[in-house]
Amino acid sequence: MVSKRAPKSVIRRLPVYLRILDHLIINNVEIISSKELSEETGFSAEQIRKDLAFFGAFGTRGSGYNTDYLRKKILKIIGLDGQTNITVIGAGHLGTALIRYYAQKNPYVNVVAAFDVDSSIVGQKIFDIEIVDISNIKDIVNKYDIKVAVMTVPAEHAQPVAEKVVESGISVIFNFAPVKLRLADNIHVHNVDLSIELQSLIYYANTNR
Amino acid sequence: MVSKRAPKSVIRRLPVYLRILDHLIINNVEIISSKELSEETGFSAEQIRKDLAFFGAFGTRGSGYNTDYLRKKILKIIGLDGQTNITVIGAGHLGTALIRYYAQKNPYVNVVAAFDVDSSIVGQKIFDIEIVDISNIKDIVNKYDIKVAVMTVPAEHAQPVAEKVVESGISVIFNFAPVKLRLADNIHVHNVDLSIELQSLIYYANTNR
DNA sequence: TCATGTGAAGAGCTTCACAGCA
DNA sequence: TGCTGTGAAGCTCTTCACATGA
Repeated sequence: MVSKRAPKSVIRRLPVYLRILDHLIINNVEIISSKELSEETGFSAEQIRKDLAFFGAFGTRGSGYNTDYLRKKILKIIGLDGQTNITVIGAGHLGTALIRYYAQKNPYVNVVAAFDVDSSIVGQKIFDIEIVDISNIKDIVNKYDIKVAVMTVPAEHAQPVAEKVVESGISVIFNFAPVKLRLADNIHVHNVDLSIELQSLIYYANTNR
Repeated sequence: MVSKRAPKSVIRRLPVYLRILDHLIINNVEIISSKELSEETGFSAEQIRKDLAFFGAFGTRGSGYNTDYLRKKILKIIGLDGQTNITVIGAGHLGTALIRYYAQKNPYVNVVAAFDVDSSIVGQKIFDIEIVDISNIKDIVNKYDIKVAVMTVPAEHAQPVAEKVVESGISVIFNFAPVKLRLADNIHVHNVDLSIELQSLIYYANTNR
């Protein structure tokens, strides 16, 4: 079998479809067309069809996509069938907000622990999620089979912390620290740099851009 | 003059260069090559040269780029020469964390006010930034010439709030609410959806992706 | 008839390869 | 010589246009 690897852009859109399907299913909508999905998402109908068709023929010509069936297919593709355990590393203001955010608003994902080095916050709980000293990371990653680390540590600590994270067995990092992490090629790092994103937006605050 | 508009991807990289230049200048480094910038950023040297060359010839053949000169050029291109006033709308956990983050760690940008509807938090201050009732948005946007709104409101309120924001005179929105905002074409919206980004990452937690 | 699925064309961005200049 | 600046080639992703099938 010679299946091409999925474009990154497609993978980033799949969870958007998933969220809309969740809404639709709650409202007992059973069929949705690519045109209607286009209106909800802002992506073009052709693009949505291409995205879905990449993984197989999930629709019915003449009518559209069965919401429940499509949802299950997307869950399977992403790997969100069954809960995924994640952790947040760095329980400062941003880290704490993210723990709350993911614990409350995110289906499919469990925050099972948080880590920090600051002894004055280690031992505290956010909801039922305990902040643990980072020296224990390996044990806890193993125990809970944690798949993803969300990193919100200060820039100057990011590189050594990331190395510890990788060493503990995690291979996917969602990094908010404003540094380029140098890790092995098989480690998947997704950077969101809130300062950079804001600054680049300023460009568009001027006319005709 | 028939200058093409700048690619979005270029605009998103400029603040990365800016941050590195700031570091270099603090350390009294006066010249930097595209190769060295490549090592710091992870972008290819050719790409960096293309990015910069899009706006003019800022380097010196044979040596590299003067850090101070290049920094000033980039500031001017983005529009970060002079402080830019921004606001955060929705002062919940995430909003509060972002106010702190931008107030503390972000050069070039001032958070001048925050807005919410919750009367129990209106009037509170984060550092010296006051949380104001959103009904006052138009006056304050005018008074401080606020250019960008960072929106961290619940999904169900995002659309009407965004309309108020636009009405107040803001044309650039950094939206964290998990909804597609429907606004006039001249309004620039940048979405960061933390649930979506995390979910799409799960895909890469499996092998060979 | 209507909406999906899909080759082909197009657009946008990145990499290559080298000319140009200090 | 060494590093920038830049057409051309290459790659990736999106849009077009239409064949396909319920």
